[in-house]
Amino acid sequence: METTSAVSALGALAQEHRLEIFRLLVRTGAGGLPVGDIAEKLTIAAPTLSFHLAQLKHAGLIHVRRDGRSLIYAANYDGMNGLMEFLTENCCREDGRVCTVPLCDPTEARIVRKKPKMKTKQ
Amino acid sequence: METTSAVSALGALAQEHRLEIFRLLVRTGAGGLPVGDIAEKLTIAAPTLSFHLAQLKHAGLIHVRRDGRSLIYAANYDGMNGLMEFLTENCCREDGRVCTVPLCDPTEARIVRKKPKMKTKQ
DNA sequence: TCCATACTTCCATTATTATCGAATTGAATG
DNA sequence: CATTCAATTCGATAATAATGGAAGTATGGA
Repeated sequence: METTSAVSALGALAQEHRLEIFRLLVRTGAGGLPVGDIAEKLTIAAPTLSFHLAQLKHAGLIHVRRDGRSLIYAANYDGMNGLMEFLTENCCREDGRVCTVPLCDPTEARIVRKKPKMKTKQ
Repeated sequence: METTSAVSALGALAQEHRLEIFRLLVRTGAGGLPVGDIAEKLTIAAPTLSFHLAQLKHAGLIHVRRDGRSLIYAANYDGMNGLMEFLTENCCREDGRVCTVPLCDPTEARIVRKKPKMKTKQ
């Protein structure tokens, strides 16, 4: 992930409604939710919700699939992990620093940890 | 950290210049940098930079101290950690999920890990 | 094929954000 | 206390984002 896509992911999350939507989807898991359910749970007008979902999708934080008449939106955990990795990558770069990168996998319940190379200088 | 302050922290980082500024300060460490150095390294006009620094400060991601004529800005690692915690807290909530929270400490070079309670169901 | 459902796109309005020249504040120094 | 240096605040302009009513598109069923 480079700066540009980090900015767009951060921008996507930097809005009350969208952060709520994203958190709801993350909590909901891989199964996802149809737009109508999201609208109902968060009481957001349909066009507004559609707009925000498009933003989140464009930022790579969620994805859609169709199920009959419904469009089912679900969190994209890879997208989220990418962002976390980017932020922590830029933390802890200089000597004498240590940082774990959180990687979440809702389906397999495992920890994957990159960058375990801790050069504990200082 | 609640939603409101998460939104403001995410919003603060969701801008090319500010993300660059923040990354620069994170890389620089607790010592920080005077505004002039930041302006020079990133080639941002003084009033614009001042505006962005105020945003980051307001979001709790950086802090200032004065040294003579210069104002020295430095990353606030607690602020960053808080945001990471918030994001990962909302990830991995349902059963069958595991997630580490990254906490960075540039001065002491240690790993602090909250929420190691992995209920590996499923 | 006609209708209802489930969303999205269009469009206009309003609100917020970014940018930088010019003026200002605050601290050090002769 | 006048001057310089470092950075901020002011103010005007331009750009971007959020919102929701009305109209449009795709799907499934009578």
